[in-house]
Amino acid sequence: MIKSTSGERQIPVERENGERCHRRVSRQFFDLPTLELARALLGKLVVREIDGQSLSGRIVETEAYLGRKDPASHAFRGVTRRNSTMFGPPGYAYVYFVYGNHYCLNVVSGPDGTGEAVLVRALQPISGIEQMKRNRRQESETNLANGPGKLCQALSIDTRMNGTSFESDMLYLAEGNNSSKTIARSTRVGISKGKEKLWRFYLKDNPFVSNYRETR
DNA sequence: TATTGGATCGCC
DNA sequence: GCGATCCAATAG
Repeated sequence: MIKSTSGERQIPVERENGERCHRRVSRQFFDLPTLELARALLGKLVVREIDGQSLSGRIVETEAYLGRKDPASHAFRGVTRRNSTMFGPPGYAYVYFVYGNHYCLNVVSGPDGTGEAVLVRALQPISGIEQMKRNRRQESETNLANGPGKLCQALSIDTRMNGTSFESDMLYLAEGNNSSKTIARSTRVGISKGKEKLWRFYLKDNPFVSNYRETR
C-alpha cells in the first residue's frame, strides 16, 4: 500500500460562465517510467470531448505493459500493424479491439520506441454521466466504466481514436482529486503469460474498480 | 489461406 | 460458468 498525502480541490473546475472545464496534466507527466506512470495515473481524469459535450472519469485502475520485456504485452514480439502506436512517443492513445466486441484504451509510455503502455481499466464517472448511461444502456453508476471495455463504450472510444494524442481536444488527461488515495497492487487481469508480475494498480476500496476475474 | 486465441462482457 | 463475436497474429 502506498499513501498519498496531496490534497486538491474538487473536480471538475467551474468556469466563470458556469461551464465545466478541467486542468490538463503537464506535458512532462507522460515522461514518467511506465510503472510510475501507472500509479501516477490513478486519480487523474480521462476527458473525452464529443458532440460538444464533456465526458470524464477519474482513473481508479490501471495495468502496466512493459513492451518487449513483457510476454503479456502486445509489443512483446515487436512492431505489428495493430500495435505500432505503442512504439511511438509517450502520451498517445493506443486503442485496440478485443474479443470481437470491445475496445481497450492505453496511454503509451516509456521513451519513443520501447513499446510500453498503461491500460486504463476503470473510471469513476465524473461528468457527462447521463450520456455515459445512454452509451452503456446501463443505469448503475458503478457499472458504467468499471472495466476496460466498459469505459471505452461509456466514453465513445473505438479504434478511430488510436494514435490520438492525450493532449488533443477530443481526448486529454486532466488533474483530479487525489486526496487520500491509497494505492493497492495485484497481478494483471485476463492474461496467460506474465501472470506473476504485480503490475495492476487500483484505488483501494473504490467501488468503481472492475470486478477482478482470475486468469484462465 | 486457415486456424487459434484473446489486456472482455453480460447473461445462464 | 460460459458463449458471443471477429480480428490479429501465427502457422498451435
